[in-house]
Amino acid sequence: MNIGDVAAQTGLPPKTIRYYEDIGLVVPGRSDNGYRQFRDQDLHKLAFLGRARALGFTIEDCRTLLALYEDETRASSDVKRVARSHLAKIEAKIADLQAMRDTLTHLVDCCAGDDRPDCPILQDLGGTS
Amino acid sequence: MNIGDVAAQTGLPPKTIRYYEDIGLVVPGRSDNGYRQFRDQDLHKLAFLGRARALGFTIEDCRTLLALYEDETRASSDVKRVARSHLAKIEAKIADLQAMRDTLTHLVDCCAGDDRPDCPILQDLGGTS
DNA sequence: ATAAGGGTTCCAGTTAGGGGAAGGTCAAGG
DNA sequence: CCTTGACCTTCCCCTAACTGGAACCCTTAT
Repeated sequence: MNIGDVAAQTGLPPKTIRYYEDIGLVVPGRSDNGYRQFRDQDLHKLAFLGRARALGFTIEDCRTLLALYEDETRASSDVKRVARSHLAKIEAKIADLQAMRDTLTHLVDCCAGDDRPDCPILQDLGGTS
Repeated sequence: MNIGDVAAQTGLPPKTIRYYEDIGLVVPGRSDNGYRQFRDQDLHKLAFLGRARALGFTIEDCRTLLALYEDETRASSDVKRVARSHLAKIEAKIADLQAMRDTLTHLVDCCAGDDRPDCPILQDLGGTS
């Protein structure tokens, strides 16, 4: 299977797939003409990576998860630890963004948004508190 | 005022301040010895930038906001448009993260987290649906 | 004289790929 | 048989917003 078909089946762009090979996440074979040849196993890995990335795991987390996935003797606690750590980061990020959103919402609501120069948003950023 | 003092007063690292000069956000003077010399005006700008960045505005947004801040003839609608656009992006990001969080929370809750290999997290990522 | 603690420039690295150039390969059509 | 178009390859540069570090200069205190 060539990279284009794999891209179509996994939803990952060819560039991404090549990048994943570059950093050692997948190791497809090669045909005589130099084209990458993906087997079902590779496809499966790439789909795994696509889902893990969609959940926001970093590439390094993905590498760890993939290794655990392929290790029949893994402990689920190891997987859970990675997931929980990632979850904590996501929750922290959500909290940060919500704080920004709250402040911004307030400022935007206070701004007249007309053609006059007076603007509470700029006043806030300028430190006129 | 030297860069170290400015860093202390604004809370921005010296590296960041140099970077902001590099990209033209501030233009401090120079002493005879080559050291940057910051005036109150520069300090004020940097504080402005610090607050805008803390609200998640991109550097380019900051550039726009700073220009509006210094333009006495601005229309507050221009400021509001920038802020609202940024707010929309933040809200989209929050929604994305919340979706990830919900999925992850569910998966983590389903995972025993013991020394056995069975793991619903990996099952999900592996596409065993 | 020297050592510490500023400052300066420049270069490289970070994340996770994207864009695009230059060139090889394959299948179909004239 | 040749060409055309769609694929594939590698390679290099670009992104955001800095951060780390090296090599070197300036000032002040001991």
